This record gives sequence, C-alpha cells and structure tokens, in this order.
Amino acid sequence: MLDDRSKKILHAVIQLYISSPGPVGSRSITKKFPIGLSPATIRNIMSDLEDMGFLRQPHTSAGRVPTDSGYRFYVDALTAEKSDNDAELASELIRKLELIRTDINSFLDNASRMLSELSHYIGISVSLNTHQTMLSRIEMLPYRKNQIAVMLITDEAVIRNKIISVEQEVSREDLNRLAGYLNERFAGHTLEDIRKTIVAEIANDRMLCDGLISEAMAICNNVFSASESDVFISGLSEVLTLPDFCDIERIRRLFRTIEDKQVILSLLEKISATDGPQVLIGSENPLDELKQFSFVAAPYCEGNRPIGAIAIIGPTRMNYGQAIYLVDMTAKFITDIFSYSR
Amino acid sequence: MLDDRSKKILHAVIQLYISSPGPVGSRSITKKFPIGLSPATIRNIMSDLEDMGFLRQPHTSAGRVPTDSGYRFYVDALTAEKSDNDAELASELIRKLELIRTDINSFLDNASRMLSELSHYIGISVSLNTHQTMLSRIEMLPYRKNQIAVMLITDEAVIRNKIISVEQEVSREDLNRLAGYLNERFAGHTLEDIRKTIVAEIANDRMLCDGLISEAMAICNNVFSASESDVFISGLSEVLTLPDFCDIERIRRLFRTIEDKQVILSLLEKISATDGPQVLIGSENPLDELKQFSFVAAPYCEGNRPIGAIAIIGPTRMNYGQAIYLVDMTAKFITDIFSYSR
DNA sequence: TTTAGCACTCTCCTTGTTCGAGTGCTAATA
DNA sequence: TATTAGCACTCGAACAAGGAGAGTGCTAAA
Repeated sequence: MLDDRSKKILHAVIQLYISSPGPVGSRSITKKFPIGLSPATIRNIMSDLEDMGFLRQPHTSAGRVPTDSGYRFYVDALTAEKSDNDAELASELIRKLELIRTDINSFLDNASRMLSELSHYIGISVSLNTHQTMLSRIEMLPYRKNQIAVMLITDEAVIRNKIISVEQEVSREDLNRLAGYLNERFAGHTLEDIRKTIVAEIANDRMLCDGLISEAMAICNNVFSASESDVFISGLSEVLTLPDFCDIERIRRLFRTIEDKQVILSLLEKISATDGPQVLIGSENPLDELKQFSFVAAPYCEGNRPIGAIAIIGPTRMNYGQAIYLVDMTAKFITDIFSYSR
Repeated sequence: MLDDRSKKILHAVIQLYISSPGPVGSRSITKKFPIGLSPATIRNIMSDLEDMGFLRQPHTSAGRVPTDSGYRFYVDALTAEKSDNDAELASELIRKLELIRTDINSFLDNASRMLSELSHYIGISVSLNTHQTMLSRIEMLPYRKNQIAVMLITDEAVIRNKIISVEQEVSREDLNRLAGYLNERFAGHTLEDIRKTIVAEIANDRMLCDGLISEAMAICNNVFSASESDVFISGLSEVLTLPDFCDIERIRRLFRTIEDKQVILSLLEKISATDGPQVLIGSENPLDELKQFSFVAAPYCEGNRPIGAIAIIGPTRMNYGQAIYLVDMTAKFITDIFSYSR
C-alpha cells in the first residue's frame, strides 16, 4: 500500500510534529532524519501522502501536518513493532506501580495520577459498573435515627457503602434477620440479577414478618439500583502547558465533557469490551467534544472479566508510543494484582 | 472613615467591575448609577479612594480597578447588611439542596457540583480530618488471600473502608476476636487517641493469643494512621469561561494547586476553625498560587464540632454577595441534616 | 528518477498611525 | 466652598503597510 520510503517520511513528519507542533517542511526532515533524499524529492512524496489523506497543508506554501488517518497509520505500525523503551520512563513506571500495590485502597486515584505525571497528559481510571459484579456478602447496621448503613461486599476490589433512609425505625434484630435472609438468598448472584428478581421474590416470600416487607423492598431497591462506579481524573493542569491548547474554548469544552463522569464511564465501558490497549484518534472518537483529542485506554481484568479501565487523554499530536506503553503496562499490572491476591 | 458618598462610589466601581472586567471610568459610573454627581466630581473622589488604597489605576489615564483592600471593604459592608436575595437563585438553591438531602451518600460530590453550577466558579467540598472523629464500631472481614477488609464506622457521615494486606493469613475466628476486642476497648474514643495509645496497650495486653499480636498491631497502625479525608472539586470548566483567565499560565498554576487535595484540605481546615462564612480575598490568601483568586468558605458542623467545609474559588472580581449567600446557606443546610438525623 | 533553481505564496513580526476613552488641571459657577 | 465645564494630555487597542523567512510547486537539467 505504501512503499518503504513513504512510510519513513510519514513517520518522520509525525515524530517531528509530536516533538513540536507547527507544520513541518521538507527541509527540516532532511536535517533531522538521515534519509538520503533531497528536499525536492521529499516534497513530491509528501504531496503524494497528502493525496492519500495522511497529511494535510494548513495553507498553501506551509509545511505538512498529520491528519487523523496519518496518526492511525502510524499507530497501527507502532503496535506491530516493538514500542520504544525509554529506560528512565520504565524505571519510574515500576517505582510508581509499586505504590499502587501497597495502597490498594486508593489504587484508582494513584493510577490516574501516575498516568498523568508520566505522560504529561490527562490520566483517568475507572472501576466499571458492569452489572456483572457478584455479591459475596451484605451487611446492615443501624446508623442514625431512621438511617441504615448497608455494606455490599462484592468480589471486586470495591466495597460499596450506602446509607439509606427508611420511613420507620428498624431494630437491630430485624436488620440482622433481613441481612441474613438476603445473604442466604443472593450471595453469589450478580447485582443485576438481584435487582431484577428481588422485588418479585421478596413480595412472595413469607419468611419475613409482614411489617418488614415493605421496608425491605425499599431498602433493596435503593441498594441495588444504580451501583455507582468510581471515576478518577488527574492532570488537568498538565495539558494546559501544551502549546496545542492556546485556544481556551477548546479546553473548556474538553473539561466540561470530562467533568461529566458518566460520559467517561460509558466511553470506557465500550472500549474495554475489547482487550489490550485501544487507541481512539481524533475524529474516531464517538463524542463530538473529544474529536480534537486522542484517547488511549486499556481495561484491567479479574480473571477474564474486565472490571475497570485506565486511560490517557491528550492532543491528537500525542506521543502514542509512550502513552500506549504506560497504559498497557499499568493495566497488566493491576490485572496481575487481582489474579495474585485470589 | 469613609463618607457616604465615597462608599457609594467604591461600591459602584466594584459592582461595575464585577459585572464586566476592565477599568471603570468616571463617565460610566454616572451613566449606570443615579448618583447626582458629575464625572469630574467622581474623578476627584476616585482619586481620593486611590490614595486610600481601595482603587488603583492600571496605567495613567485609564479607569480605576478595585484593589484587594477595596474588595475587603466592600465585603465587610456586605456581610453587615442584608445580602441580596435573588429570588430565582434562591429557589434553584432550595431545589438542589433537596438533592443533597435525599442522596446523603454522595452529598459532598453533589454539594461541590451544586456550588459550581450556581456560582459559575469552582465548587469545593471536603470532609475534614480533624482527628476528633469518634469511633463507634469496627468490623473486620477476610477479603482475599492475605487481605482484610476493615470498616470503621464513625459518628460522622462517613464510613471508612480499608483493605489491608497482612503477612500471614488470619482466620475469620481470629478476626472476629480481634474486632470484638478492639470494639470493647476503643468504641467511643477518637481516632487520634486510639492511634496514640494503641501500640502500647496492645503490646501489654495478654487477652490475645500471642501469635496474633504482631498482626494486630500492624493492622491497627495501618487502619488508624492517616485517616484520609474526602475532597470534591467541581466546575473547573466554569472558570475557563471567565475573561479574567485569558492568561493560561495563571489557570495552570491554579489547577495545579487545586489538584493537590492536601493543600485544599489544610487550607479549609484552618478556615473552619472560625464559624460562619469566611472570605479570603486575593493576597489575604496564605498560598502564593491562590493570591490572585478569592476564597469563600464555610464549615458545616455536627453539634458544635466542624466536620467538614464547603467553599467557592473564583477571581477576586467575584460576585461576593452571591457566593457568600450560597456557601452560607449550603453549610447551614448540611449542618441541619446532621443535627436532625441524630 | 532525482535534483537544482526559481518564482510565488503565506504567515509572522515590526513599525507607524489613528481613534477613543479617560484622566488631571484650571477656571468658571452656584 | 463645593461642584462643574472645558481642555490638553496620555495611554492602549485596532488597523494597515512592509519586510523577512520558510516552504511550496513547477520546470529543466543531470
């Protein structure tokens, strides 16, 4: 499809553009890259690459800039061959990954911060709400007046707390009976199953004293409804240093979109259906507001089931090699932790 | 100190400057405010106000701009009199506060988002780590291999989960005994007390089988050490719309500072020693990076003890009346919730 | 097929100029 | 005596013109 020479030139353009934005001309390529060709020849080739849609000219008589398809081609070639291994980056990564291992409580927060610090882009980590989470135990405690603390212990890394308000006061004994009943009934089922069947089942069951039934149903509905996922975002200040973001309106829209965690969540949910690192370049992104940015994401799993994802958001002019490396390694590391501690 | 006329002019300058930035001149004051004075007179007064340090001139023959002391004077006058009650804002506020009541689980997140949405500045809410939190119960459960889930149920709204790793496996029976022991020993004490006395006490106590002692100490140290607080920040995209932030470097430094939640936490901790809404204007702020911004904060309490705080960060050219109103009402509302549900 | 040379184009930066808003000062006025 | 009108002056924003520099496309030569 593309001869070797054209590929080399395309890569050269992209790498120059990544290291500093602004159209790259034929002359600067000959200077920085030892291809035995004159600027004129390179101009011809670049013209061809432009016809093929891999490069474009911001205006007549400016240098060339990669298009999204250009990046796509570059990234596809990148994942095929060995990614660049910056030794310093690697050791820094290992050091920070250890932090994640030792502080499993806030590993999501740590992971997102680490990704942003090492990549200098935005780091994101989420625990997915797959509805496939399995309940391993439920605990209920009286908390305050008319409030009950419910703890769902799932087979994920996350324990979910809920404080729910109830109409009438419920005694500790009743709570224990209710919890015991629920445990017996539902331990080992997915949260989604529980939510679906619970109303019907409980309504039919005579094991509970009738006065408690309505309360129980209310509680269960509340607890098992939308089990929220966690989303951590770090490094917003990082991208403000990039020259790409001189246009403040663009950043604003990006931030606005990212702040709506639900959006991020559903995007990453979609991405983590496939395993291994995924790259969405510019317009490949389903969300309009993110079409000017790129997304590098990978799910982490427990066993074979993805239970979360981490990601990097940056400009389309992103250091893809490094980003993919970081995301991939981190996801694998977290997956390892989960399979180890079983 | 200041005669009535000067005050009126100062307020006029500040209000005009708040509604749109850029030096305000004598002419525009006479247009927008029905003071029966000519521009020339106002010029004289403004010149006096400048000498007193309440206004300043960006350059010769430009209009005047309020200084930090100008804002301070304005804010002090504001809190004395009745703050402006925008009916629409008030009803919107009530509506959103109800959301906080019904979703007590993520009320901090909701509160920060609400503050930013209504004020169009940055909204912050934290639960303070006062070390005065009282432990009401502790639960321990085996979680995964070599991991224990510990739940601290405190008398705050927050339940703290910790998953901690242990060297040797601990049986469920041992865990129960340990938990029972800890409950008996420490329920009703503050976390700080527990952390201080725990090592000595446990080491001396023979009630535990000896093999468990080292594990227990490790667990307790881990659990009671730095009990992290929650920090929620919303509305970063809001401030990007403000014309004040055309200088991208300034925003970057602000974001960078805010992203370090520890900084925010200690700042709000200091502020919430005093009760009622506090205002830090520009250079009054202890942190260098925030000296170009203003901070409106108020603690919320359980009983008389502050257990958290909410805040708004915006430009010094902030709508102080509205911000104070929002923060004050919200803090009071949250305080109410806590005293009610007792 | 590749390269050298040349004319052309476009952006960026600098310089000069104008325009308008606003001030400070002084003299006139109530 | 306090206020106002008038006037000269200052400064920044906005606009235009011009030159420098980088880069291209095309043509002709190697």
